[in-house]
Amino acid sequence: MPRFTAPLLAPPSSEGELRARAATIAGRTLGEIASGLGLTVPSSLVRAKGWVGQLVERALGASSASRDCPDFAELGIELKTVPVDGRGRPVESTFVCTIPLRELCEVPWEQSRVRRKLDRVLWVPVQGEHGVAIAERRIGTALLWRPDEEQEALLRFDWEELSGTIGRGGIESLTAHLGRHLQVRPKAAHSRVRRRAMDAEGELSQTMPRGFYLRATFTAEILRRHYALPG
DNA sequence: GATTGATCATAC
DNA sequence: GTATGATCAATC
Repeated sequence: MPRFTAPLLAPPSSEGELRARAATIAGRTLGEIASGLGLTVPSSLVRAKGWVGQLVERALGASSASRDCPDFAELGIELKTVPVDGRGRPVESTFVCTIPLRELCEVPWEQSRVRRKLDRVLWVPVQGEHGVAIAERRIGTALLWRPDEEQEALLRFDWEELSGTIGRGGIESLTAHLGRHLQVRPKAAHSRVRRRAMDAEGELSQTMPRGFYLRATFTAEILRRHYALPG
């Protein structure tokens, strides 16, 4: 029996419309949203790690499978769902973008993928506690954010240090321990995936694909300020 | 309990 | 295979 699947929602035509749509899903459960879209809720996220993000994309009318442009391309807004605990604090880091391992040294911060991705973000908190069934998890109030001067300076500092190391061929020396707010971690389907990179001797080498991630502490501060959550 | 390194699904 | 969406699970 074919299951009803709702047609794709057209992208919001304005920031106001996007805010309004976000307000309509706030407080609702993932099960309710999925049901409205004709989608089945997975019993676990082990084999559906991106499911929550994709559900909210559809619910808000994000342009799907957009390559190298924001989720809401016309509005220049990126969508990020963030799993939070009972106190509203993020329980996971947030993936920002993959790292172009060979061209990084030539790009200034202003033109970096990190800055472009984070220029304007609609954060959608979603209950992420493991004790709560996926379908019962509730969506929170969205926050349309742009880094303030201080936040941008913090991100820029980390980015310049990390990308500088990569530009000098030091990718293999980078671990997730580095970076106060922004960190570099593997980003691949599995550990055998390899990407061309430059090593410290200037020779072409093979390494694992990496991505930039925001530490949960940084995202927590964004949410804390906006929602006046306990520090 | 928090963090790091590894991993999973899907579209193209 | 590359790019999107992230969370898992071993380890600190």
